[in-house]
Amino acid sequence: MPEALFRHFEKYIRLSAALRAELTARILFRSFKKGELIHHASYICTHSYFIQRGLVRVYFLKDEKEISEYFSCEEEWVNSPKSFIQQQQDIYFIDALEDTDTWVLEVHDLVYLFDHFPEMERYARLSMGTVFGHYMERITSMRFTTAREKYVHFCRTYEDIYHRIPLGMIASYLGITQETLSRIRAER
Amino acid sequence: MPEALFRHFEKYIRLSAALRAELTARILFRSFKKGELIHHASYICTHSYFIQRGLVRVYFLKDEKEISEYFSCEEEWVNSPKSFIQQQQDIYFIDALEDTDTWVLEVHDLVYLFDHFPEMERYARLSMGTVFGHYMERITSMRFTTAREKYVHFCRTYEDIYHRIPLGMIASYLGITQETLSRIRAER
DNA sequence: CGGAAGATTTGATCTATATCAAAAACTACC
DNA sequence: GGTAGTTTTTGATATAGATCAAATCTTCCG
Repeated sequence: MPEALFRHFEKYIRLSAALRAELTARILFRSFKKGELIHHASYICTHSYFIQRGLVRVYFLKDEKEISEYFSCEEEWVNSPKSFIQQQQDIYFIDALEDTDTWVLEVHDLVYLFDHFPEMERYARLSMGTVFGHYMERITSMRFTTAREKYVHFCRTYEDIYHRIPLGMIASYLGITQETLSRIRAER
Repeated sequence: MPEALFRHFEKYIRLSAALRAELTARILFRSFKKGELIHHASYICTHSYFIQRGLVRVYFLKDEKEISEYFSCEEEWVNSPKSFIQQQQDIYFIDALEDTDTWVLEVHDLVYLFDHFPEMERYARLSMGTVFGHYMERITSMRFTTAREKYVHFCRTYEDIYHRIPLGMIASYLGITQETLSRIRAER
């Protein structure tokens, strides 16, 4: 039973027994091992993953290199946003940085829930607001001029997970080289 | 009658006569002259503006300077997002870069509409998806390494409005100096 | 229409960070 | 538990773009 997921929903809406039952019927549990690929960019993203335990990375390739787009951890949904919403291909890969347990919902099940439970629409609107906040924060951080400012802001924003992410992935997230980030960390 | 606004809604949902009437009753028309301030950061943002004609800038102050956050034009809603959604202060100012005509909705009227018209929830969810796309695009663009790449991407993304925005404001949007942007423009 | 304020361009340095290269420190798996 | 592979650190240079300064070019209002 996806208790953690129910608790997450109830931050935004009251879950009726009927909705609870439909969710339970349509959601699947799935685990990923550290390093395992969750979504490959050559496919359309048809599943959304609610992370119960673990840490994942959304990234894309530029000049053969993996560039981190963002990181998601416990109590968050992760998918390839544009691909999932518009059901078209996009550039993002998703992999697990730690052993990760998820609850998985297929896009057509989600559509069914939207069509039959108006409160799901409200949930989506409100929780999107939260995600929105993250994006604004991200944009803010990107405009910090110096590499040090960016890194300090990153550590403040991801206080709970920054020490679980390899240095090189943080560097690509911040748009700086790993050498520079290493030097920044060294000085203190 | 806010015909342009109705058309916008109908991209996402069918507007019932009842919802149409409520919208009409609650929305106000307001014009702003070029250079006029639409929202000041010292206030909580209680209104959302649907732009019928014109161009506005959302910006904030850093070290006395105005930094452009983004630009909005025809057929888009503009407000100070976090301030409007969470009804708390935030750093953003909004002003008109051209003479601008808007339809204005107060936050408590919007809440009323959400509470009485479930299709408004759906509208919000779907249209937020669009805005989301813009943000993703924005983040992508910010990670382009060179100033030239950023500018080229900006021109492609804002093809219809980039020539309506002063150079200095574009530079601050891109996080580069106006001297650098001027030099980039010169070479061709 | 003319002049002042603002916006853009041009020029001459300076510096933070990229790049290239190699050593050192981890990690993990057979 | 040792060794191959990965990740991080350290070092030496190169460079894009910042900064400072001043000259033009626009705009707009009295």
